[in-house]
Order: sequence, then C-alpha cells, then structure tokens
Amino acid sequence: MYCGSGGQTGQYQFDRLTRTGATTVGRLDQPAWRAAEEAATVIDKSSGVPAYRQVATAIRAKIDSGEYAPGTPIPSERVLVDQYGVSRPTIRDAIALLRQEGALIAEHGRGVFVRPRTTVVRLSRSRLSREARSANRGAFLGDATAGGFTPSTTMKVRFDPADERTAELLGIDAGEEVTVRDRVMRADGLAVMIAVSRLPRSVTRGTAIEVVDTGPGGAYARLEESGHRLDHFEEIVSARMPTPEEASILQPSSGVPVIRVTRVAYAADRAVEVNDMTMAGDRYELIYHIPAD
Amino acid sequence: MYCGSGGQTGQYQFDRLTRTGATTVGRLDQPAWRAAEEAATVIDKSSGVPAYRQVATAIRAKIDSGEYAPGTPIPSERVLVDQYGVSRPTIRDAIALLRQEGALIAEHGRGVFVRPRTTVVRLSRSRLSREARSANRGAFLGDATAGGFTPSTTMKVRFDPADERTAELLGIDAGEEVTVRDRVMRADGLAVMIAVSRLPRSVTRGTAIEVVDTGPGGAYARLEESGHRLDHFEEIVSARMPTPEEASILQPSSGVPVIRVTRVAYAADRAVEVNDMTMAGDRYELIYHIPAD
DNA sequence: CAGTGGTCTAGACCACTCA
DNA sequence: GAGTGGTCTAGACCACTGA
Repeated sequence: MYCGSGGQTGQYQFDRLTRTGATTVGRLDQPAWRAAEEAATVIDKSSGVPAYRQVATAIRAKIDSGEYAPGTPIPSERVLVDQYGVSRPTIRDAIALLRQEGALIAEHGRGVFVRPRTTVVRLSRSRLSREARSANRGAFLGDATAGGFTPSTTMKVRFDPADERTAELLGIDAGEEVTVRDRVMRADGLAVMIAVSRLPRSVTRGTAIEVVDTGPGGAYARLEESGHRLDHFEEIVSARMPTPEEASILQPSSGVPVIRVTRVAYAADRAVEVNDMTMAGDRYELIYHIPAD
Repeated sequence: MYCGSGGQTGQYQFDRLTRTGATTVGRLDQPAWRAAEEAATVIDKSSGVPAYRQVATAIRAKIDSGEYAPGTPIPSERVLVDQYGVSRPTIRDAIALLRQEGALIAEHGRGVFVRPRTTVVRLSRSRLSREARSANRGAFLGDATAGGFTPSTTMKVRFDPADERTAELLGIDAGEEVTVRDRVMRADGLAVMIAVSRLPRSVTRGTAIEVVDTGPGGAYARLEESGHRLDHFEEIVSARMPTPEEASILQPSSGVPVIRVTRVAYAADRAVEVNDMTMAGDRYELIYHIPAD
C-alpha cells in the first residue's frame, strides 16, 4: 500500500545532491581500448603472485589510467583469455575480485562495465530540528522534487512484541507490544532506503502513528502533540555487507556495502522511537554537525 | 616512527567497549556437526536456482540455526562435495558467496570458520567538546587501557601541495602547501584505524602541529593556542569496500567494508583541518548525538 | 543469430597448518 | 605426511542481450 505526501517526516533531508558523474552506460560509448588494440600485459607465472591477481592489477591500472573509462565495457572474458594467456576461470576470478571492490559491474549478456560514478545523496542531520521538522512536509518526499527524482514510498504498519534489542533501546520489557512502521523509499522506482520504525504501543495508542498516514508533520509531530516533547536523537552508524533480503530490496551493485543507521528518539525522560534505516552505501553520505563546545 | 601518548587528541573516544562474543577460533571447539554426521541437504538441479546458491543457503541456514557455531570450522570443501553431490568449484562458489557476506572466514591450511562475533567499539562524538578535549590525554591512547587492549600508534608528518578535494574542503587554493599528519592506530598490534589529517601550512607554521609529538591536548589544543578557536566540526560518513592498500593495512576479513569518516574542523571563519579516517566496518560503530532543537 | 556473462565439471598441483 | 584451502586448466552447456 502506498501513502501520500503527508506521511513522511523526521527523515533524512536531501541537503545537497551531487552528481559526480553522468556517463551513460555502454551502448553509446566507444571503449577506448577498441581503437588501440593494445598489447597484452604479460603475466609472470613464476613471480609467486597468483595469475588472477596480476590480471586484476592490470585491469585496475587501466581503469585508473582512464583507458577503461567509467560506464564503458571492458573486453569480453574470452578476449581477455587471449590477451593474458590464462584460462577463463582465471579471468573470471580477476573480474570477481574487481567486482567485489566495486570497480566493475557485470551485466548478463551485455558485458562487464567499469562502474559509472554514481549520484551521491548527502543526508544532512541539521534539519532534524523542531523548526525544520514542522516547516517541511516530509523530508524524503519534500526534497525529492528539488533533487530531480520522482519519490514513492511503500508503508506498512503492524504491531509486534518487542524483541530483546528493541526493548533495551526503548527501555521497555521484551515482549511488550510495539507499533512497527515499515517503510521502503524509492527514487524513480528504485529502492534507496529501508526504514523500520518501532515505538512502544503505550506511546502511540490513540494517535495517528498507528495508521499509515500520520498527517502533517508526521509521526514526530503526533508524538509531541500527545505530550512526548522530543529532547534529542542518538544515531548509531555502522556498515556491513547486505543480507540477501536487503540485497533483493535495495539491489545494490555487487560489492557495495549498506550503511546502517539506528536512530533513537528521546523525549525528556524516555526513549520513544527506534528507527532502523538501511541504505545502499554507494548512494549515500551522511553529514553530522558537531559543535565545538 | 612512533610517537608517545601526548600526540593524540580530538580523535574518537572509546565511549564503550562491547564484547559481543568471546569464542576462540577453531582448534579447541568441537564442531557440533561432527557428532551429528548429518544428512546432506538435497540440491534440486531442476529448480532453476543455481546449485552454488542452494548450497550457500543450506550452509547459511545451519549457521543461523546454530548447528555451525561461531568460531568453529564448517566441514572441509571435499566433505561438502560428498555431502551435496556437486563439484569442488561449485562448493567454493558457495563458500565465496558466504565469505563475501561476511558469514565465513577461510584460513589457508586450517579450514573455513563461521565468523566469530567481533568486539565492536562504539565511538561517541559527545566528547569532541572543548572540555573533554582538554580533560583527556588523547582519545585513542587514553581509553585504550579502559578497553583492555594495548594501543600503539604510527605517525608520520609530511608537507604536500593540496589536492583539489582538500583545497575545496579547506577553502584554499589547490597546490597550496598543507601539513599532512598520517597515522595508523593499532589495538594489540592490529591496525584498527587509518587517519590522515591535513591542515593549511599557513595555519600550522611555527606550531608543534608540524612535528610528530604535538604535546598535551594535541593538535586541536595547539590550534586554539595559535588563535584558531574551534567553532564546530562536520563529519561526512560513508562506506565502501576497502582498496587493496587499505586492506593490506587494516587486514579486514574478506567481505567487510570500511567506514570512511571525513571530519572538517572549523574555526570561527574558516576550515582549519580535514581529517580522513578509515576503519574496519566490523569493528566500529559511530554514535552521534543530535539535539531536538 | 552471434556474442555475452553465468554455471558447472573433473580433474591437477601448490602452499599452508598441524600433529 | 595427511588434510586443508588456493590456484588453475580445458572444456561444456545455459540464459540473456541486442542487432
């Protein structure tokens, strides 16, 4: 089910959108190496360095030098077999290594491409302030038009017993009922963020937080209306490789980690929300502002 | 060259050290599967799901269920070949997938182990404040003893022309000379963080910032003494897979991303330092405190 | 349709670990 | 020296893309 523009708030702000590269992938670009018909880099089998690593190093050098340009295909595996004089599995090992590093992207039936520089979205935390929260109509949907992409959001609400971690973060007993707001944010149809928000049911009962559309100002506004004036937020940031489930939703290029942010919102005397956000690591940067005193 | 305890400050604080697991690897533990001599999970070759993925799913399930416990070895590749009735390369593909997810760790000549739960260090930003900076003797070395590990630091100082990115962040011209403080922090001999700090030479000239040992309170104290009172910091957080160079220093387990933090320190009217920090993603969590208004 | 990457086999030999 | 993972070969067939 989809929710309208009123349902979002207190999310990250699209503070600035940086397009660090705008290369179209493949089909139109002429790879530079096709003109050059270059000599193969020689693989030294007695050097002790595995052949597939030597091949990877050679390809990496050509990417760095610009001979293989972002967005263009590298020679096919069978061509590389001839160029380097090793078997196809060895070539594939080299490519696998570079894919793991995030330098190459394989597309079945099309070719292997130098990863195009991606559009990086910078999320600033400065606008989590009360004024900013009330002023804008919801971070994700609000700034989307400015960023030039079409936003959409899938939202589900359910009620679950709190697991151990949630209970600890919220300062409640495990098993106590929590309201779970499960969200997938998309830009131009592509999932860019998963956000799972959990609040004690004792806090949300009788408020619009228990339905999909929380109304203007979003969940945080409803919290403050119902007597839970927000005092501060805490964010825990970590990074890891995506689980298969996350990978199926976010579809990150292979070799790209996810950034995990757990935000805990505190009212004066208690934690009122824990929000677990997962985003593709190559599409986001988080910006934090820290006063010197 | 090594520097003493006086040279560190303004770095992350070891706010809390969480040992989430203390399993010894391998040799002493009896893997549970050895007792059970389990029946092989059947691979359905007509399902359309690649065999190596089916094997990976089966192994992942055994890890999740606890049948393969953290720190213990899984059956050898040749044994798995028999169990699942596929070739060794196929088994290796399955293991490669799980290594990429960070679930397994291979050790040459010893076996493949379920990744032990690692010690996570939580870095809180709350103590970047002026009082905290002057109160403690340097974050990394100071809190190390509390965390129960032996810290060491390698530090080099050099002077370079500013590259384009540094120049933009510092608000100077590209090519202008900057003081580069290059640091590797180790816990019990293991590198856990790389930090490269760059300051305009015009700011550091004549101060202890240009030598390895900056003295009590560290570089930030010297900055404030020389008239650059710090106003605020900005941190940009991102995640990606390590470059080969980073991997050789940090030696993260395969399949573990690095967390990248770029901190810019601002005096009243100008940026005075940009500090690029790189840490192994499985060993760190960053904590940020954000006021509600 | 030809060309691409994806999957898989049945071997081989090497480097490393540990009893 | 036995067992482990690491590397490598020379094939095979499949699924997908695009002219």
